[in-house]
Amino acid sequence: MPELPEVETVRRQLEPILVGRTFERVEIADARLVRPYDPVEVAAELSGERVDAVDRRGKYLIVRFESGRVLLVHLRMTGSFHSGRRGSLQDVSHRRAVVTLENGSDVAYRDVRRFGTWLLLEPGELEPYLGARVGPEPLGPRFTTAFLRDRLAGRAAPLKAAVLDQRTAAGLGNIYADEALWRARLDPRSPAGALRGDDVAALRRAVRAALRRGIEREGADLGDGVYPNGSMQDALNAYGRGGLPCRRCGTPIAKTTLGGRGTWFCPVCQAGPHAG
DNA sequence: AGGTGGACCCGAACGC
DNA sequence: TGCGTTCGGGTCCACC
Repeated sequence: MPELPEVETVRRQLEPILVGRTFERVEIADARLVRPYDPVEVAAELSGERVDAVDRRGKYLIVRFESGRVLLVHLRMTGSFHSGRRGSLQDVSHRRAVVTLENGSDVAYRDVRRFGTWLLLEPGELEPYLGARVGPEPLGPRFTTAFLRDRLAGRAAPLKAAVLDQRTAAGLGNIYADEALWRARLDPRSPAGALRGDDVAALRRAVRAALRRGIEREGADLGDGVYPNGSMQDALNAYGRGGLPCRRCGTPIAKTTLGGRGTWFCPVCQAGPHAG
């Protein structure tokens, strides 16, 4: 569920809490979080590290240490961070790790479904790791129409599946993919390679607009309380709106499954790719 | 190689 | 009411 806008929201919250702080002590309560590595060893390696920056690439959070090491965090479905004064987070359910900072704060990591991961990388390991997994930032200068056209050309997979590939649009997930395709008036079922030039340009603009909107609204709180300030759930046009009227043409939003994921779209006004 | 589907998890939502 | 079943979602991996 956390996609680029939600992860960016988390990043903005963590940045002032972590930058300049030292990890005094780390407790990893769930071995899954750091596997295949030993949680006790990883915790020991992390203690003493001082945070230089908190960055984001796609859905990855990047905690950069002054040593040049990096803690790469992926929240997957249900990962979240909570901070407070030392010892104040004892009763957080599904708590998988706690970082005690040198300034008397605790930062707790919670993850109900235990899909999230923490990966400690040595200097120089981050770029190849990310390079193999994520493409350009959709809100950055490298996410051009030409790039997107090359990524989609010749592909027979449904457009929805193609745009969910993190090497095509880093950080785009199920919610914002549906929102972007709705904005671009493109049929998520159509072959990705069928897009014309105008469609690709419209898709690029729609992806960027959908993600920007999500960031502005501090992500979507889908009833899980994980993004309590998020309000994107109230501004969705397609995702999760099966049977409700399309906000553009009034036709009931349809639901199908593409690329193994629930997909919502307007069967009338998302009729592209457009011939002619 | 591109494309597809299962595994990993667990709580919520659903069906009887 | 209470139990059992289904669902979903990001990424990796096996298989076609």
